[in-house]
Amino acid sequence: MPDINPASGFCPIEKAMGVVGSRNAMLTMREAFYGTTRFDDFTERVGMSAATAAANLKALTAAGLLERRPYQLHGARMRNEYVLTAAGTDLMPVLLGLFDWGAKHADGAAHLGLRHDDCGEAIEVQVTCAGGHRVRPEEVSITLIANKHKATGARSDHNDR
Amino acid sequence: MPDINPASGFCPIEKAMGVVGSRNAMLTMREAFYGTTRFDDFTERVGMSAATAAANLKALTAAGLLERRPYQLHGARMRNEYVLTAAGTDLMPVLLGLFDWGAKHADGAAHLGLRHDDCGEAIEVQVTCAGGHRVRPEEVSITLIANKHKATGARSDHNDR
DNA sequence: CAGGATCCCTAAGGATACTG
DNA sequence: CAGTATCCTTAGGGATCCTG
Repeated sequence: MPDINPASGFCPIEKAMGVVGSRNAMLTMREAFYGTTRFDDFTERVGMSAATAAANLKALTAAGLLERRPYQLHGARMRNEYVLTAAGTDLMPVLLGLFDWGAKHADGAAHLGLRHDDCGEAIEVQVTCAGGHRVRPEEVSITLIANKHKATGARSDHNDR
Repeated sequence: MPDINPASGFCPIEKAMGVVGSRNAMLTMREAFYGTTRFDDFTERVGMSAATAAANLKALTAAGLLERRPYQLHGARMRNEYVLTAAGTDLMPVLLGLFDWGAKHADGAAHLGLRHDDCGEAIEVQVTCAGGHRVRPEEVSITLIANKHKATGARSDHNDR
């Protein structure tokens, strides 16, 4: 039932939150990212009911983040697996960003870290620009990428982004 | 009412979602990031009721993402403003990641982009490691950062992260 | 194993009215 | 302006039972 919220407005953040804005949807994506593909595994590892798992997998598939792919194992019964699409993979920075934030600001609990397989170094999510500069919070402007005219940055007078 | 979910489990992502896992909480952080500080501005720009604004600002303040700061303008009445803390600012990669994702996978709507003030280049959120390498989805491992023993990466056998 | 159907509970959130 | 209080609706999600 958690269909993708069609009322998500203009702001891209709002749109994204309409898709993965619930705990279970986001954790489902986490699992997909970790390599989980089967229904029951999603259900158990996320810690959700089968009904919720079905609803979320359906919604995420409809939204194009997951792909439902039927397959058979040598004559066995048919099964479905859910795999990340390119759009789903694009969510990685968000997942890792949340991970980083949660790990850094954890309340005492033993916490987890992310490491790069190849070199063992800690993983971090960085904000950069195409020019290669590290970007700080104050240095960001919003630009309208329209068809007609390309508006310039508008930090003030921003109604209903 | 949306108090910070205390039942957020072990996984940092889950914890983070307990704090900014709702549309309005995330959009409130977006506004704070954009520079909004006053109650009514949050209310209008996020598009939420005053009650919801109060609840979210209170919860985010309690969670340490925002700081409530009373101030006076030359003899005028006392007011409160809500400003980002360091923990709130740490959420920037998540916000921008969501922004990027939403803008890239927008359904036709005219979309927005983010630019670096200094050089005008497009902003992107990158996943890197401390070694300076660009990290791809398959190259990530989870490590337990405990006090006792430092466990090694555990991609398999991951119950209840 | 992979769900669908039903029932019920709780949390998020809007609307409206009121206050320092 | 910056909220609080009350009421009500909806969506997320658990539990249980059932099916191909």
